[in-house]
Amino acid sequence: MSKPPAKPPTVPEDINIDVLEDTLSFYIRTINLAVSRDLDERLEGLDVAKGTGKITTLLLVDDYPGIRPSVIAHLILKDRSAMGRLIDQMEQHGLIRREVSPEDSRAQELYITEAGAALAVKVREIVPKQSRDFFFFIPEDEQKLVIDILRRAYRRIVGLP
Amino acid sequence: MSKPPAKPPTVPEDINIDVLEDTLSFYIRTINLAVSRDLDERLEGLDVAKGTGKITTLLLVDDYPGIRPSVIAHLILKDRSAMGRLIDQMEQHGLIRREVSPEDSRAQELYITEAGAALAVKVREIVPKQSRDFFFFIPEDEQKLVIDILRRAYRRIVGLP
DNA sequence: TATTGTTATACTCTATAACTATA
DNA sequence: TATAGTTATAGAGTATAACAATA
Repeated sequence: MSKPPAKPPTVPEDINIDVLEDTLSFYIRTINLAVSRDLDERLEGLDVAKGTGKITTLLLVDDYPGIRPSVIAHLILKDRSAMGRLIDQMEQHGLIRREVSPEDSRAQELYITEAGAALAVKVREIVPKQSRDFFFFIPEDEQKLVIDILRRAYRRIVGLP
Repeated sequence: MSKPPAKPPTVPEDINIDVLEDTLSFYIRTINLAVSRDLDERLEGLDVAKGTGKITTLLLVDDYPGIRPSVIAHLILKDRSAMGRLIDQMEQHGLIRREVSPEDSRAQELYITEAGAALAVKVREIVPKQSRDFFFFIPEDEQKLVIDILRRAYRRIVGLP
């Protein structure tokens, strides 16, 4: 995700997108493409670019040492197999490491590495800034409003109170 | 996209997602996963499931006979090569057909088929309903608010007035 | 018997670049 | 020289199901 959608051809100015005009899922899905591409550009070369989940995983492991993969998987809406590959990747990049849980030897505990912690510092700067920059044309109060509503949606989807 | 994220493990109720808590792009990207999976389930077997773009393409071709691929590509944030494959697929499914433009023989014009028009009827019912159902817990006035703001974002991104 | 995480596979989407044919 | 669309390819993400180890 990093290629802009090509230069504006002659798009009729009065084009109407039918029922999608009032469909929230359409805007979520379409804006997702644009914002994800932009984010990938900003993160270029940083080992957390591409796809959803690496950034959240890095921050959660940094904030909650020993957190379990299945907990993160749930919060980023991935299944365990996708989560496993995400962790493989991040481990290979030296960002996090796994340990077997002493309490339950089926389970794992995740810990941040020095490189991971350093990257987390960068990510905490870049990621919120990218979002603000990308949506700069939405006034701050409106942005806050949308965030509040979508936060509730997110928490409901993953079952947080 | 159709597999739910696995049953809630023991996720601490007070977990905090760091800077992402206030980052619009995070919510757009994460909710996109959930709503897209749900939409795919609702569209199962309908030839427009999976990925972004088929639905918009179908409706635009139905509404604007002779519309050109590059115009749609621009509106759905794809490049021409991705658009081409999308059209291949939809043509194979008998939903649309291509013609060479009489005015400019480099360009194509897209037209809906009978099957495509019939599917468009179904899609106009299912897609907005899926969105409303999925976000049922967001009060209508708030949903309207979010849609208005994201519509402006979308139009700005693709350069519509 | 249920759970945690792994592996394997097939499919799709994405990004890129090189190509043609027309203009 | 620029544009519309095509083709080819490499890389990632996604969905599934089957599996091992442990509880």
